Amino acid sequence: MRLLDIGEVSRQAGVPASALRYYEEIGLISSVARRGLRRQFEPDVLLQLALISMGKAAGFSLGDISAMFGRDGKPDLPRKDMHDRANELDRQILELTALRDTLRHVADCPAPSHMECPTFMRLVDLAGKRRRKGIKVRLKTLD
Amino acid sequence: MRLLDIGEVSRQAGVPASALRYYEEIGLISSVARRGLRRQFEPDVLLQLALISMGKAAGFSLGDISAMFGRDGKPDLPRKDMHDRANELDRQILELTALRDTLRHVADCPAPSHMECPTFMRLVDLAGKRRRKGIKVRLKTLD
DNA sequence: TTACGAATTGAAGCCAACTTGAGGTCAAGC
DNA sequence: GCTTGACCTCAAGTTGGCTTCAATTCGTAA
Repeated sequence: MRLLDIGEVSRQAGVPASALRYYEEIGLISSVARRGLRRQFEPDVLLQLALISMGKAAGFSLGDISAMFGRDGKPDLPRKDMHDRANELDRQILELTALRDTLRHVADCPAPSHMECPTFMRLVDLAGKRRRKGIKVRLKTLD
Repeated sequence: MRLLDIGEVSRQAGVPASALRYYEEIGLISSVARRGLRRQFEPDVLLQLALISMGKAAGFSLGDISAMFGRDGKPDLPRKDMHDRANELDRQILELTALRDTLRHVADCPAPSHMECPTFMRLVDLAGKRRRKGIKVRLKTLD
């Protein structure tokens, strides 16, 4: 059972066959044979698909991903770019944290309007500052 | 200087006027008057836009965001839903952290092919398991 | 008062990443 | 040998989040 046909890959990877065909079309993966009309894949493709899925979850475009782990799974992207991406992820994690805190606050805050709640305003303000770092910030202490 | 017209909002928030019109069209923000043809906004809209920007940076769709902080910037969602969101964010943060670590590893790993690096394989494997447990991450490339 | 620039509208366009549909092919099981 | 159903191709459609465009309307400065 050396090769997997597309249906099996689809089932095992949880990726629709149409998406697999699309990935092949754009050169992200490749099938190695046909059985009749059916594409046959090497089992390796499952790992590639895991990578692709990871990359997507991290916010990379398919183009980026194919630059990182090309058709043969070897990385093309310079290390620096990868570090940049990782740093961007750090930033993104901070955003998520701020949003989470804001959300929790919003859920619990007794103030009639959030616009009037200093805690809320502070959270939003901080988030805003992070996003446009480098821009001069004028914060009035609200609490 | 009670109301801001669209150009001023655009400048202050750093959001193109076309996007503001779009946001109004889909009910995410609203203008309160016109001066001639020009939309006039209450200054509050700047805060709403900060929230929207936060949500976007955190990977939420405009639909999600409008469910969180409706048209007037006041949350529409029941408290429980907000807490659920917050918890989901917590899991998402963990996942992003793992992805970041993987990426950093990829950038630094000396192995000729990632497929041959045990550390890498373990990370991918873990990520895959996490995702399969039902964690959905939908993030887009940041602006 | 006239020109200018900033805004208006609605429709169309754009990109990524797929999905859907119609019509065709084929390997395997009965 | 025929049916079945999984697959094929190619084109067109979809979604989200805008942008761009042409034609038009204003408010303001000169």
